[in-house]
Amino acid sequence: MFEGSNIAKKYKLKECECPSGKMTRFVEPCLLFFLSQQPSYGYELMDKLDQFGFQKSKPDPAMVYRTLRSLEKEKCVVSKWDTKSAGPAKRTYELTPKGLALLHAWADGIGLRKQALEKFLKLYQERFKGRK
Amino acid sequence: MFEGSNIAKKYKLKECECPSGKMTRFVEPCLLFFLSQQPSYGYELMDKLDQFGFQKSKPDPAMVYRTLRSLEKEKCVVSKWDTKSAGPAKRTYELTPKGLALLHAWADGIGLRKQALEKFLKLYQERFKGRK
DNA sequence: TCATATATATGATAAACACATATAGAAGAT
DNA sequence: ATCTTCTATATGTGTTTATCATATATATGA
Repeated sequence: MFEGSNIAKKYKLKECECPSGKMTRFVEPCLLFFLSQQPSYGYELMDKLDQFGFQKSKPDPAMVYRTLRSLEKEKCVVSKWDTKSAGPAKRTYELTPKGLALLHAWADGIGLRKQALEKFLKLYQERFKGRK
Repeated sequence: MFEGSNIAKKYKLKECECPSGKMTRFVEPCLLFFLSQQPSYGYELMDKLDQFGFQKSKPDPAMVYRTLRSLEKEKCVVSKWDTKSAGPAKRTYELTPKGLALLHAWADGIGLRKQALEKFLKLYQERFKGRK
């Protein structure tokens, strides 16, 4: 668990900096995860976010770009311009160790949140089995 | 599913009025569910919310009271004062048919959300199994 | 060269949430 | 009696998040 873990202390994450009690800012852990796989840039990350079933097929660019910048401000990612590859210049992001720690924190929180949703659904289904 | 269901049309719920793409407003479906079990009032409902693992043991009273009033404005619940039972007067709420429809809508949405969280966790665990 | 796709960014507004505080009746303690 | 605590509802304010609109600029294909 995240609680009391030393990874949190090492990177000075408050317990818990991921507000997974709510589901808000779910784009943040998704971005962190994608960046844990490989460096990428905003426009590409936006596409990848689709697979997590956000209500709109494309999540708002504003969300993505601002989240990335905010993560950089917190030193969870670092960026540099890529002017070499095709198309307009891309700002490519890489995950930092602190960013990885934050991802782990998110994963813990999301696990808890999943349990809460499951509990809700269990009670709901018990109450309404069959007869909606 | 909620999409295109006639229950949604009957009660003029937009598809989908429950913003379950995000986890925001999770108190709302919880309140609707508790009221589907039996009429209740704010202070009591606040206690029951504990069991869904909100980060704080007691969810903010402001949230609960304002959510209940907003649900009443939308005709999803109706309230009346209970001055008879012990203690200060309670505003007791009852679920309406529209409120029940909204609860069903939420349940659908929360199911989808659970899937998204599961997908995240699955990918996360594949990526980091064992070696955090 | 004109439209479209790629790519990043920000201003303005709206929604959601958190924190503080106010009010007041009931119940129990001293 | 009155003082404190518990129950109960309510709102004002500020902050954080999210949405909507729009701006800019390069590259690509028709």
